Amino acid sequence: MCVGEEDVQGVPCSCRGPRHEGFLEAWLLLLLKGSPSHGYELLERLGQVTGHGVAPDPGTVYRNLRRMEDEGLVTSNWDFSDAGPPRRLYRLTEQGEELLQAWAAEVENYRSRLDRFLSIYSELRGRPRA
Amino acid sequence: MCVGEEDVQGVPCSCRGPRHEGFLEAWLLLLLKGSPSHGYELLERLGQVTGHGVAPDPGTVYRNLRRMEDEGLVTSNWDFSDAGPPRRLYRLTEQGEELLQAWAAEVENYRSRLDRFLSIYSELRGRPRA
DNA sequence: CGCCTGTATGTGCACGGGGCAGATATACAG
DNA sequence: CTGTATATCTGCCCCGTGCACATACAGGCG
Repeated sequence: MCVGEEDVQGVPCSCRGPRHEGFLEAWLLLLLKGSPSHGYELLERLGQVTGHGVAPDPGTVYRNLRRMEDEGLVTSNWDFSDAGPPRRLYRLTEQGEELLQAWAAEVENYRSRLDRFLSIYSELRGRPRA
Repeated sequence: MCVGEEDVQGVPCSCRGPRHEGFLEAWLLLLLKGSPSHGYELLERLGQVTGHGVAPDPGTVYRNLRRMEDEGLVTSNWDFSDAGPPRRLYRLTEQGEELLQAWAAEVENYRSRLDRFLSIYSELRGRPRA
């Protein structure tokens, strides 16, 4: 929430909840399905692809990747090939791919709930308060 | 997440994040826009309307309503009219209505992000891991 | 050389929403 | 009198996230 949009009618943005909405793991799995990558790059890709320009917190991303490795969703290898500090290259595992599929189903359910919200809202909108 | 759906392909449901996804306040505002109501009833309506049969935690709902009253989003009056324990009748305020509008915009943004997720997923799906 | 910037990874701390468990009270049915 | 449905509320804890900060490597510049 509160992803940089202006306030609406002077009501300060609600600003509750995480900016990446509990789907950070899902996004990471998705991006890694696209191609193996390291944390810093994922950070940048996340900022673009998720729609709002705001990149998530680096610490959170790195922590998530580590946890996901512990859980067998991804594997990592140090990459010293290019100049600059070494990077940890992450790859999706079979398990990670399966979880991504589960996430996709979850996201669809989630979206249909949001649709329901919006359809109810559009029904009610404009009516005087009861 | 993990709203009672079965596991997908043996992968245990991710189960991270709140069941009502950080939109509890939005749902409460929306339902109250529909008609004034009390906590217990909102609890039941939430369980039906949000799509998954699972009702949110009562404590969480009551606490949210109280907070929302403190913030001027709703007002409450005790209702002794019917039999049984007294209930606290909540009504949406002008402020609450404005915030609901802001929430609706937020939900739309949110949904478009989920759309983006799903469209990327459907592009990638089926491809072998890189 | 020293300094700054950009790349890249990581830790400690604190906040805040929400789930879980349980307390309380009223009415009514058996 | 005990149990069940209705109705509200509190305490406690978990967990994900954001923020601030630390670390390290490489290259450019005066």
